[in-house]
Amino acid sequence: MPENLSASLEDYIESIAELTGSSGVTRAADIADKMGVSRPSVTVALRALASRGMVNYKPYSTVSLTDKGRKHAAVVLRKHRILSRFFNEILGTDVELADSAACKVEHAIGEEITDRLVDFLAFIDNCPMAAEGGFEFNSRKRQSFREKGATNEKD
Amino acid sequence: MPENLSASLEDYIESIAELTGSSGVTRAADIADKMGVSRPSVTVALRALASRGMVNYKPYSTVSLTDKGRKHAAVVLRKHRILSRFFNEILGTDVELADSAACKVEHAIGEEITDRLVDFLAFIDNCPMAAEGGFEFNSRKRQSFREKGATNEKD
DNA sequence: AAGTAATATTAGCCTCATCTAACTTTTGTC
DNA sequence: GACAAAAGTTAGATGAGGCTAATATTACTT
Repeated sequence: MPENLSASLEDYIESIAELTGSSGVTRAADIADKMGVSRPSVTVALRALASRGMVNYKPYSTVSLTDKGRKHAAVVLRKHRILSRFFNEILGTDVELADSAACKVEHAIGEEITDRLVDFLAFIDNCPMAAEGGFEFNSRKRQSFREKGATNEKD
Repeated sequence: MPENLSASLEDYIESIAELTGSSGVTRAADIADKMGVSRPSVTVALRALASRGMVNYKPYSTVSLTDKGRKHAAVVLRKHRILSRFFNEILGTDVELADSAACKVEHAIGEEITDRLVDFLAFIDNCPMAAEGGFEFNSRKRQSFREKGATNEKD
């Protein structure tokens, strides 16, 4: 029972977290549909997550996260959200690209980078200078730094 | 002969690019040493890269990049460098962490995100406001936005 | 309560990326 | 120029992650 999750297993636990709404429960078929993988792949992933104590799994039954699994999912989802916000709000990409890039990058950054990204976004949100005229790549103002002539030559 | 490179093959081509200095040539053993993998793994990777037209490879001989390989390496190295700078100069992590995070993230972002990151860094570099007192997470001034009270509560 | 539809698992196969051990080729040294 | 050392490759294994086809279980419907 190893402790660490591969990128793939992190994707599974993330999807499971999003699928278990009020009921706290989801099914293998829903996971397969959401992730675009086959049902047998889900079975294998579920066993791997169960062996790590991340999900409650019994064959032919519904699936739920354990406390440990919920905590792990929260870590991944936090990375996803901050990255998506950074790509969209700071870099000015559209929401879809921001989200799909976040999906990949979330498996590649650790806690320190994540924490600093969170601080950075909070700083921009609270920065009086960013709120005014001169520095407006503030929240929801897309592409603003690009419009200000960020590039050196062309334009 | 597929066209796309996996994260692993991108790492190989990146290392080869860094090892082929003035001579334009390197050896399998050097690649293995640099990357911390076994020599047979290098042989396999070299064959995969050769089949994609990225390296000049003959058994028992030296290795060099083709034009195509050099171009591909440049794309990856550009991502690496801009990410490393972002993590270090903007987020304020130490150089080692910035570099190791860049190593992983470089395989997860595409051209659009990279372009925007390049523009963003250029903007910060040229921003008069960032150069003065109020907004100094400018080049090489590490952790500056954190020192300014970026976090909301604690501190 | 029986039978069908839906859901899940097993079995068997594939690719990628890695490894160790054994073998081959090249290199360099006397 | 022969032979040992260094370098490279082949052979064979492993593990993760995915797939399809076939089988098993559960659930619904009448």
